[in-house]
Amino acid sequence: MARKTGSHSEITGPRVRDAALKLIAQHGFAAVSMRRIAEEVGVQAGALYNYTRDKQALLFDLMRNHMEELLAARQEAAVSGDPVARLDAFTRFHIHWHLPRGDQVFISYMELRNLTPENFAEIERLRKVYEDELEHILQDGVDAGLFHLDDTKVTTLAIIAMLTGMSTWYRAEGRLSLDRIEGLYVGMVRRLVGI
Amino acid sequence: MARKTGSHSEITGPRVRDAALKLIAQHGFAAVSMRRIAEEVGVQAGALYNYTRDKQALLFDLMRNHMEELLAARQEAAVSGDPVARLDAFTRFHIHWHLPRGDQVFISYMELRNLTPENFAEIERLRKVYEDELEHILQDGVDAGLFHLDDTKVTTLAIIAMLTGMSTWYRAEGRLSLDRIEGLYVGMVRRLVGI
DNA sequence: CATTTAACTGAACAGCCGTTCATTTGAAAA
DNA sequence: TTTTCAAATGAACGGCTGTTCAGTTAAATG
Repeated sequence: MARKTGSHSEITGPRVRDAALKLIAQHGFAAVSMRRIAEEVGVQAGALYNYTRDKQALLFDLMRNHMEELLAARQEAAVSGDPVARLDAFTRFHIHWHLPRGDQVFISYMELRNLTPENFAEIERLRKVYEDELEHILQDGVDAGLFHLDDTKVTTLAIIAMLTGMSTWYRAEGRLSLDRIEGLYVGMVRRLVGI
Repeated sequence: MARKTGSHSEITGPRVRDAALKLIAQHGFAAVSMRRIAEEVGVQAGALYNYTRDKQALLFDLMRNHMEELLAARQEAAVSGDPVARLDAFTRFHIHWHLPRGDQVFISYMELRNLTPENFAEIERLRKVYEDELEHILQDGVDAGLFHLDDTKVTTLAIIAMLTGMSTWYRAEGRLSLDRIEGLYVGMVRRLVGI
């Protein structure tokens, strides 16, 4: 049975990526078979190859998509002004954008080693662009005499690790509201840069 | 050919764990086969089952071992005294102990989802013991009026995420010496708790 | 030297893996 | 109504999976 009701290509494609995202985040790339993804979509394994060249391309697409959406959203949310305001905005943006995307964040950190070297390099390049945004804010703050920190690069990585780590324990039904958590992290990041 | 020179059980056992550690850190639990581990040891796959009940037990042993060694080392290195000294000691201990154990750290964070529910619960329990050590230091510092922070639990998790994140980018041949990095993190952790 | 036995082999088991492709389906175009 | 063709099927490919176990080896024991 094929093409049961209406053209499916524009429906099945996203459904394949959604299923892959969910399953890979849950069990890991190597542990999820193409047949399992196909089952989740409600299709035979062979049909997946209408939407991806192979399994590797499916993973890479998920990760590249995640990074490109992140950079696009960041560009839209970027504020200008003094470094303190930009730092606060960065903190809030990072939390707001990453928290509802737990599966993508998880995959983007966990499955790097399952990328081919070329694909890995591309993802790392995009990640670097994002890190550089924060590094520039810190450097500007230091140059303006507003921030007091010992090493811009290390502080950049420390802040991103601290912020991203939240994804591992945050639960919507937890003790603290998202707004409250956001406020806590804004405070911690400020202290970290010596404000 | 069996038992070529001397009794092997006390040699092969650790070699199996070493090979599993290295390969799982490199490729992920699901992506590494028992035959691949056996090949690394220089043995047939069947021989591995003299040293582990099954593949799951092999992973669990690696992770439990990691956590128990961490807690034992921590107990030995624990200092008493004022909260500031204890906090500095915790920071230095965490970095010193984790940095040379990149593979174990990686596995302990990445492969949690490949544990059975019972095994997962046990690892989480051990991790909680470690986190509680830091939380107590922070609470004591707050009670003594030395630390100024908004939420002890969130700050605990933030510090651990920040410290552990270093494992993802630290390279021995990098720009900064281990001592220098340690100093930077001691400073950042201090700032984070409002010293 | 003869015996014991820890350590390991190598084959076998049923089942799953990613990927390809000739074939079938049925909605849309003519 | 007939034709077209995007979309999906289902079988097949060689190869790998975790695990078991009867049989083999050789070091240690008596």
